[in-house]
Amino acid sequence: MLDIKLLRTNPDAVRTSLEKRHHYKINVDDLISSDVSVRDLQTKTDELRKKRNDSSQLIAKMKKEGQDTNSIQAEVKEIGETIKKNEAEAAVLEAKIIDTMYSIPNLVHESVPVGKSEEDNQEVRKWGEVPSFDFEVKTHDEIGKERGFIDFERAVKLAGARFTMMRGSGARLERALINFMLDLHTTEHGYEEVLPPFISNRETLTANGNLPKFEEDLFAISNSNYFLIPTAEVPLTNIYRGEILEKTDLPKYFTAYTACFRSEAGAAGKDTKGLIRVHQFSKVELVKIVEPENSFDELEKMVKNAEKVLQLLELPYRVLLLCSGDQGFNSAKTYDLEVWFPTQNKYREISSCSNCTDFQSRRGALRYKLDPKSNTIFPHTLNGSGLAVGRALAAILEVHQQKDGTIKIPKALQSYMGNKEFI
RNA sequence: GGAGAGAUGGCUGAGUGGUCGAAAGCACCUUCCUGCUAAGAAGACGUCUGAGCUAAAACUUGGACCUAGGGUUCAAAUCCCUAUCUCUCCGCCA
Repeated sequence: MLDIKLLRTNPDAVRTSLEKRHHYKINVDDLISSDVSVRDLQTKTDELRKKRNDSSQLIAKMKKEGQDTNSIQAEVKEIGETIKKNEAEAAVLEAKIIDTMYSIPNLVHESVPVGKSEEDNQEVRKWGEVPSFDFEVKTHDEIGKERGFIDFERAVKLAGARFTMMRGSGARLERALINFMLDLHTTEHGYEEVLPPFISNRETLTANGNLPKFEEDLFAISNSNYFLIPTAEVPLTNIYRGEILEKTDLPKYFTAYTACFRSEAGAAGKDTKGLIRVHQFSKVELVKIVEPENSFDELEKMVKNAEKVLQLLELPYRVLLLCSGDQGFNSAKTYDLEVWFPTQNKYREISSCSNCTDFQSRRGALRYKLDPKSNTIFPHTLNGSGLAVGRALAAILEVHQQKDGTIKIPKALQSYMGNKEFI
């Protein structure tokens, strides 16, 4: 959520940012006029409340002295009715304002290239050699089936389309990747490991920015008010929701493995084969809560942390700076990491690292203070995949496949795979 | 799932209709004092929000907030209803 004060003092900044994003139609003028009316109404209502409070005290005093209070009581009753009427009127306006405020995406940072679609994203750097093969390469789902690593058919029987089941060395490889990533981020990069609930409530999802706008992307649990989390970002950014931290508490670095659940509404026909787009996948997530002045430096560091995983897995990748039109709702600035898939002859997204500035902390009333007397400040939140495990596994199968059908295990992962060099 | 008890400021904890944004203690902060692994004195000390003033703060002033949402009343932390959460006992269970 943006600061409504920004809308009052500099509405053009909001308009410009919305234009850069292309996909959002918000009536800013309408919002501003609603805000003016609501404040007007509040001032009037506050004055009435003052009058009621004063009169009530007077009644108490008069009653003590045995005076008749009938007429003043009637008067206060009338004030009370007006207050109630004003409150109802204000509630309607406020609901409208909040509704609109919740649907305005974060401000686009000045360092983000302006563009319409993914074609306008900027390649920042590349790492690793794109491999060449002297045999016909197989897709990861072909390998998965042939080697018994992935049981697609029976997963469909158990759950449905877009579910997968890992088996044998495939299951172990997924577990190995999770452990490897968590160990790397906790021991080398300074993150605290967290194992959060895989289910969140409405408040948590609203603060993160998934609700109310993107409810159709979530799996809701029908007999409750719970949702399956689409990413560990949701619980991690909410750990301190509603709390006021001290400066010395920051920065916070969290990493968590969770399963992630996405309805993939609107993805019909896209990536229907393999592990690329499924309803449930494993991910190791990175989240930071930092002071505003550091947040863009922290974003660069987070991208490096995610890159390190790909480097140790010996997977060629590139880093993209997303353009304004391709960037997510919460984000002020986003880098995507894309890993090389030889059978598709292109790079595919495997991590997305974003600085959400104060957008989420404002929604979740997460604040901190420099000292006990200072004003409260909204910290900045960042999130990044470190990495999407299923996609990393798919990339390993494809990039490290051998002529004899085996898969070479990258050195960094071997100790997690029973010291095997090949599976 | 059944029965009961509870939810007050950073923490502990008073407060059963009016003078309560809320006693007291602890913690934090400032100042002073004594002195040395700490003690004492005084003051300040919540969040959100409207208006005024301001370059911006500070400040002044009003309102709201005692888990949340409704209700009763001239007036609610206090009475009523609902929800959520916590604790105890029973049941069930990895």
